[in-house]
Amino acid sequence: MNSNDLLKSHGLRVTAQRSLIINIFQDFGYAVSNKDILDKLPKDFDRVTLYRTLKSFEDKGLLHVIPDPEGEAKYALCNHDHTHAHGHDHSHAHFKCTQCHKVICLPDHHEPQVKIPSGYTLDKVIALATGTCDQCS
Amino acid sequence: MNSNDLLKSHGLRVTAQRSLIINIFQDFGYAVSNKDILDKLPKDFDRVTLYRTLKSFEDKGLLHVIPDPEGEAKYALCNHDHTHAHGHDHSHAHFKCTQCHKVICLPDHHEPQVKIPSGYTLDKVIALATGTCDQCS
DNA sequence: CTGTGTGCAAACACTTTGCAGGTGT
DNA sequence: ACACCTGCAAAGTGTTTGCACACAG
Repeated sequence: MNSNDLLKSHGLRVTAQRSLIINIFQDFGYAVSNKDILDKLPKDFDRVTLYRTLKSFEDKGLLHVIPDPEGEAKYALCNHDHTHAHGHDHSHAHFKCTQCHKVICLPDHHEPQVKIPSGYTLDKVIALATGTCDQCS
Repeated sequence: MNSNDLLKSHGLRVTAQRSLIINIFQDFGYAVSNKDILDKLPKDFDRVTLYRTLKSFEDKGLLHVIPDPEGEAKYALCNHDHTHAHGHDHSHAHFKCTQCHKVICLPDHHEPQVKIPSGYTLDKVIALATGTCDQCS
């Protein structure tokens, strides 16, 4: 989907800055940090706009945040259609390659499994796996 | 184990500030953020000392860091003996209760499982599960 | 036209660094 | 005695807020 349609379908206005940011996400193809994006943006791009843009993208479910144990949080576009009626909060797993440091979002059928003690109920699981990706092994 | 022995056994010097911080961790009994600790410390406690203390505790393996998707990173004492010869980096799962917001560190036999695509090799997995704990359900 | 988005400046919050003096072993 | 730890000040970095103007719908 192109950037304009992505924006419209999430109830966001189409502006040059937003399209730019979406294109950068798509070019990367994997999860990136705030800084990664800023580096690809024209050097006079306003930092505040980036903060606000990422926040509204997140609010509207256009992207999601991946916490990274050793490093800053990463953002990724939600291509896998999060429009289930019952909320956008299903389990998710991400994979970080220790060689190339890329973070990818694993497909939904690779949902993480965790056993929890009795008396507890499980809602969702967010997992970050590390290892070597197919390119680097 | 008392705070002094914990410090000594990790090659750290025993000081009033460090014992204080360890006691706070033990009082909480679950994973807490930098701010949680600071709030329990005397109001004139130096923030810089806390930063440095947490860092050296982490370096020495006395505590570990839990990334939190919605919130700041949390720290937890490593009671389950991380002194395997082959590094402290095994998989770990943590559980955050959506009611009371406590974060606990799940026992080692609850290691998270993730299936990864072929061509990839898996090193370790860090998982954060959310749901309801036994106290809140 | 109206509400949203942008850019700038400034405020704010968080973290790190340098250094002098204090403390544990 | 020596290395490590602490506290203060200051610098550095990252993030948020307020406001005036621009722009998409």
